[in-house]
Amino acid sequence: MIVSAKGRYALRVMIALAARGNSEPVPLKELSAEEEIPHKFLEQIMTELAKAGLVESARGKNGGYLLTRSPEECTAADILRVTESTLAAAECAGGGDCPRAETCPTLPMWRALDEAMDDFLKKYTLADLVSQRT
Amino acid sequence: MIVSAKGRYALRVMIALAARGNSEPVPLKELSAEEEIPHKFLEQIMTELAKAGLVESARGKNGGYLLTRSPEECTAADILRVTESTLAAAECAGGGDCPRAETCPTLPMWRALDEAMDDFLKKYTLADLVSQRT
DNA sequence: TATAATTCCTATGAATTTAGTAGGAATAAA
DNA sequence: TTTATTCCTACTAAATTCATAGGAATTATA
Repeated sequence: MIVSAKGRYALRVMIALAARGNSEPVPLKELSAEEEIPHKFLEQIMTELAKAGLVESARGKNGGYLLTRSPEECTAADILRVTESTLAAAECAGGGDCPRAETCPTLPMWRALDEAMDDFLKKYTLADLVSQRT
Repeated sequence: MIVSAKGRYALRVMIALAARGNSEPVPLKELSAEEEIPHKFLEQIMTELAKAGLVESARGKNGGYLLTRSPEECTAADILRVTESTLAAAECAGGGDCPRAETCPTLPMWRALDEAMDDFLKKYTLADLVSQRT
């Protein structure tokens, strides 16, 4: 966080997939057009989501992407953890590499914020988000 | 967020100032040495904090910086709002510039996350943070 | 078998942001 | 007048972000 364009795109695409039901693979071309996301950029994003196991791909003609889980079982946290290099509010919250870690008065706060954000994002499932669509 | 080095430095410096009491101006040189923050970089940060009214400066010999508020009345949110270009979790949460804003299924979530983060950061005062020091 | 539509793979690049660095002018105390 | 400080403006190296480019591999279908 700030969530990158990549993360925002990923979330939107996953919502779009969820909204389609999961009957047949949706080609990247359609997702790209609907959501107005650059085709080649979205390609990279889908690859990451596929590697993480959130979508599966069907290659060749009539190919495309499908969700691997039901929309009720996939949260915003799941998705953003894939695309964002870190969800940590502050760098220091994750790493043990800071020499000040032992005594830093701010570290507990960063850790707590991290947890609060993760808890927040876990509450939003794709099913919730699809129902927001108008 | 992710909070930049600038923001983390700013928070630490403000805690250091609070820990000193507020009897006489603390020169940047000392803050820089204590907190191991590059002198010239910290200079820029103090300028921003001063412009925002969180510290006041005394120029000339024996000069330095002082808090303008009591540590109980200055929160992490106050400080980070100054140094971070935005505290928004996602860009779109702030701006009215996104053409999708009207119907975007993710916008309400970003807005809510924003508010949750702000509420979280408002709970930490400098007084709280100073008491974390060991 | 040929064709068309798709994903997969690897590389490159422009713009922006971040985290500093540099030099000196202005100010004020002693 | 010296010394210690803040103030002001500009520059820069590195990393990150947001893509773009070209073609290879795969699969359905006519």
